[in-house]
Amino acid sequence: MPSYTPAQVVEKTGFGLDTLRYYEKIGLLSDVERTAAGQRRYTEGHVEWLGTVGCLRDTGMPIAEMLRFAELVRAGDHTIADRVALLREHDERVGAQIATLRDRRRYIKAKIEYYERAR
Amino acid sequence: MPSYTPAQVVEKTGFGLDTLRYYEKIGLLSDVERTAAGQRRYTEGHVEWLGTVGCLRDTGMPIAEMLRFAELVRAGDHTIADRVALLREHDERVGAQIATLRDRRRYIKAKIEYYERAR
DNA sequence: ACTTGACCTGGAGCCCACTCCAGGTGTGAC
DNA sequence: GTCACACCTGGAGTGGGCTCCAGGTCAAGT
Repeated sequence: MPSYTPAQVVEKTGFGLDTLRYYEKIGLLSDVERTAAGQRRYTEGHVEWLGTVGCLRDTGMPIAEMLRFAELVRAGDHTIADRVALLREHDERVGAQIATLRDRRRYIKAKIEYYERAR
Repeated sequence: MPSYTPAQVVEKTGFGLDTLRYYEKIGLLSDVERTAAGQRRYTEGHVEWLGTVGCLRDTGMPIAEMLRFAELVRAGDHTIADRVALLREHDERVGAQIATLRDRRRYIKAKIEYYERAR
């Protein structure tokens, strides 16, 4: 099975080297194998998981919650309902976030128009 | 002209007392008058400005940029074009933010559906 | 006269999510 | 063999944005 060097994962995911190590240290990334010389080798699965992490992070999920999600994933298939619940809740928050953003945007646009008229 | 006590502004704006003082200290809130006893009294204008600040904050504008905006406002009417430019730029970022959020949301929904099928 | 409560100050502390650093090791190119 | 380079470790430091604290002042109510 193919594996990736740290640099390759940085390249593929956009996370920094330090961030990858940080995520591993806090338990957001687990089962990272090492070469005989002690260097990390990541799997396709890690890269995919980092895609999910990136998505959750970009949508404002705090690390603590991602950790809970990671634990559910590690705990096995019987946690799937919980994972769905967690994701649904998050999805709702994202929806609310988008709605708020749209609302605030109207305020900004109104402000811009006000200034344009005042110019 | 009517003025507001700190507690009233907290009530009206949702910002905390400490946050109001903090904003004043860093220059995001200026010309706050005091009573003889040294207590703050805010004007309608402050409350409105805090509405703008809240909007910009909620849409992710960093304090440093709000400060620049505040300085433009203080500098007078000849900065209106600059203010519009700043707001337009911000508005574009907010648009991009919404787009990203929507995109990530699709990923989350797909993940949920995947789990639902796997259940 | 006394208590309550809203307010004041300067400065320390906190949380989050990284990010950087010093000092060290192993691998490949020349 | 020596150089650069990618990587390793533990731990300290950073930046943003508040948030809290100790100790004090004043005004109003009882």
